[in-house]
Amino acid sequence: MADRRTAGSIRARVRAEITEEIKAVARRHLAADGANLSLRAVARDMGMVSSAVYRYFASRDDLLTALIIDAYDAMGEATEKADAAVTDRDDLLGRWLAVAHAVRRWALAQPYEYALIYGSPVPGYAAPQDTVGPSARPVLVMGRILADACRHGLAEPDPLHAPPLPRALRAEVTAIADLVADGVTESVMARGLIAWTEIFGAVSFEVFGRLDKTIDEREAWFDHQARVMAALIGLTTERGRGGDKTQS
Amino acid sequence: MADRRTAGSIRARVRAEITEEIKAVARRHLAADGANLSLRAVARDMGMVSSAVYRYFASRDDLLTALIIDAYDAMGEATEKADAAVTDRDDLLGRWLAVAHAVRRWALAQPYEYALIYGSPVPGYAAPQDTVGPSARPVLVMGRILADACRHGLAEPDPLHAPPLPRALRAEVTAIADLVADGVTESVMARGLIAWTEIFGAVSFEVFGRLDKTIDEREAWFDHQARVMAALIGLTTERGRGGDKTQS
DNA sequence: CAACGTCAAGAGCGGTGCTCTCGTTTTTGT
DNA sequence: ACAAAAACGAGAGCACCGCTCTTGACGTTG
Repeated sequence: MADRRTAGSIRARVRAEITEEIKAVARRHLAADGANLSLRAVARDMGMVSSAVYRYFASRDDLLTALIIDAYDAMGEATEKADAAVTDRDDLLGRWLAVAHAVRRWALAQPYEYALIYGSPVPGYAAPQDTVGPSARPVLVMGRILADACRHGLAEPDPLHAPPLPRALRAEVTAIADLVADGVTESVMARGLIAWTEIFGAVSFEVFGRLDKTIDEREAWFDHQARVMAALIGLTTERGRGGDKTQS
Repeated sequence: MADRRTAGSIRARVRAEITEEIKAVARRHLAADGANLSLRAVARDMGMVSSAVYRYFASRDDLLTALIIDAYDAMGEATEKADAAVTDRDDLLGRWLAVAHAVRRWALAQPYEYALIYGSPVPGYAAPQDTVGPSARPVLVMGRILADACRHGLAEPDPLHAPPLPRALRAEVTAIADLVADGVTESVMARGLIAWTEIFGAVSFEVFGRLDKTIDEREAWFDHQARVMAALIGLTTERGRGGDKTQS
């Protein structure tokens, strides 16, 4: 049935365009009024009656899911482009900083879409399987940086001499490494995950207003955090010059 | 007028009781149905009509704010108790781990209240001034640990040799230290804030389901993260034995 | 050309936050 | 002690919400 709809018929084309327009209007509403997206308001904005929207999305949650998938893809693309834009592929610190700043910039540019995918999950909503693919894209970018760092012999040994992981945990971390950063030891993978967690904690703090009367120099503060996390992983330029060619 | 209401009259007493009961019922609804707290449903549960609730809370947002303040206070008390329960006050690693695990435990026990205070802020809601006091309690606990660590000469030098903070940022970080961790250098304060950010990032990841098909050994993983962050700060027992007396 | 599938529209259901009015009860000031 | 004032619960009502169902018009396809 989906095949029929995506066929080349005129009707299918119009349908795809309207579907896309609904999402665009919904995104506008999201950016304006915050969450609590109203399907009726979206329909009104399009000159439609609310029930007509249900021809395109079975429910409000379905529309939300579509927006979530788009948001994941947009952030994934932002991080991938940021990584690809670093010409010196051996400047792993530069790549890490570029990706981290790309995450932050994307989140600040569309805070409500960021909240949709990294904030508190909406009450009854359970992420369907369609979201797992796009949601993995940013972490795959980090995985590639980690793998390249390991290939170049950076990232070892652990600069903080952290205690070894418990047995069961080692297996799980290794499994993650096999998925997103092939050939990376569990020590590096664990530090990468910690750095990843800190980056998203920092972005969430800033986007959700927890820095409000506390830190004004937000970009500098985020840059510092990203650099400390890079040091935790052991990232540096190949020649150890300590890159400062981050775009900001 | 608030003075009148909190006077010893019978009416004031019953008013306080009903106010507290409304909050309790609302908390139950929050735990059951997740967010999207319905004032009408709460009123129904209490055998009241919805308009009667407005005698006690001017709006749904006001009720939310009361719940938020209570949640901040509850988490603050949990962290304070966890810190106080460590008898060896020089076991700074143990105190840090106790506080970190207390944050996580509290968040997992009441995930929707955690989402209320550390998740994406609700759309039109702006945190009133009443929330800043209670919201500072947990970070004050960390501040005391940081200050004690500095007094004992731990926490310096920076084990990762992070680059120095930019001028403007140094002033802001120092200002934070003056508020929550008197006598702490900006290097230590910065590392403390980074550790704090990572801890809350980790808790948010777990509470919001981002570890779902990834990591099952959650307590062990969190403990590892907390220990790595402790190492970043430079925390250890006074005698450098590296405490492993965390409660778990 | 006729049958089918798709579409927008409208009415309607039960739910929501919130306001207003109306008696009743309790507190307060004299 | 008694009247004025304040607080209270109940109910009706407004505008909005997500969602369902039906109806009539339209394009597509056999």
